[in-house]
Amino acid sequence: MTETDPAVIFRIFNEIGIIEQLSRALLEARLPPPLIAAHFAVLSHLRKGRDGAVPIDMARAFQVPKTSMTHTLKGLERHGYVILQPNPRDGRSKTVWLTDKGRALEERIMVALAPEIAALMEGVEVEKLVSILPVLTDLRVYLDAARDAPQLPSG
Amino acid sequence: MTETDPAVIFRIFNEIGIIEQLSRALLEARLPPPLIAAHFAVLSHLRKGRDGAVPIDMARAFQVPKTSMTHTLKGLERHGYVILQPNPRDGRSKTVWLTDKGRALEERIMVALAPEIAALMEGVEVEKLVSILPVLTDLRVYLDAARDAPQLPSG
DNA sequence: TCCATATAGTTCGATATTGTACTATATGTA
DNA sequence: TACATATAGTACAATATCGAACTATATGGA
Repeated sequence: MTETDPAVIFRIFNEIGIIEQLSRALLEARLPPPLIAAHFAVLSHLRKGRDGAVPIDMARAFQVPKTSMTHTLKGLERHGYVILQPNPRDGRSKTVWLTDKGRALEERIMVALAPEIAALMEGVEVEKLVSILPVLTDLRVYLDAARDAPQLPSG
Repeated sequence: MTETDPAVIFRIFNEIGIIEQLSRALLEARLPPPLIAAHFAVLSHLRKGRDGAVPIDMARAFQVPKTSMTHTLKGLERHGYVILQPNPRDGRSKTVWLTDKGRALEERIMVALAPEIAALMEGVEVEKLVSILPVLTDLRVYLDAARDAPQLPSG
């Protein structure tokens, strides 16, 4: 019988926005300047069995414009954390590879983050936290689909 | 008996980051250029019974540096959506007020957003969505507290 | 094969974000 | 009251973000 107040939706997005900012700040405090979260996201992606990924695919995975990805990769490359190579399967594109330095950095950061994660898992109720993951995923999938479906679904 | 995999925590932050980007893009598509989400956040805050708010308080509420708030307010002021006045209670600070134009814009955006919210509430399971709000709040509170408590709590 | 169209990446320019340093005002204490 | 310290806001500079326009390559159909 209870109608859900649309304001609840706004509050959810609000909390999500603030959590994003706080967690990003927390991560960036562990990164060697001038690296930021965008750089770490790439290193982490490549480490998760995706070494050799194509820039446009990473841009889509992170939901950022390809120009932003170009900029991020240029920064990582300049500091020797990744190298870009031609994509043998598509002359328009490239592939991105971790250097030893890049791999070492990613591992070092994960080690530095481990106690933070452990503390978090003591500070909040972990079961509840874990339980929201599928809901977040549903929400993300919905928003992703709604992105290019402007108003009415075609008939 | 089951140990929670720390990777779950990373995936939660990952989803949150993507949802933040998607929802921001969705909002900004409804804003008259050159306004962005940061501007709307201020208008919305002032409309929620906080007209006359002090810039530093909004910076804290949104977890952004005060220099960012200065910049955002300058943009809103330039386009006539807010006016800044001296704070009679503190000569160092100011108060921020919606103009009629600013109030009208905020209302217009909320109206434009209503069908988006309605569609979302049909596209995802609303009870589940509502149920994650308190968990998100707990997480936000934890991260906020952890922000300035570097390593060990001073036993 | 030829060509229209699509796609990957870059360049460029406008604006956003944020740390540092500064000014002005407030506050607490001797 | 006087002064040390804290706080609100701004100016500036470095970098990030991102849309528009461009180049190069790929793809699909006549």
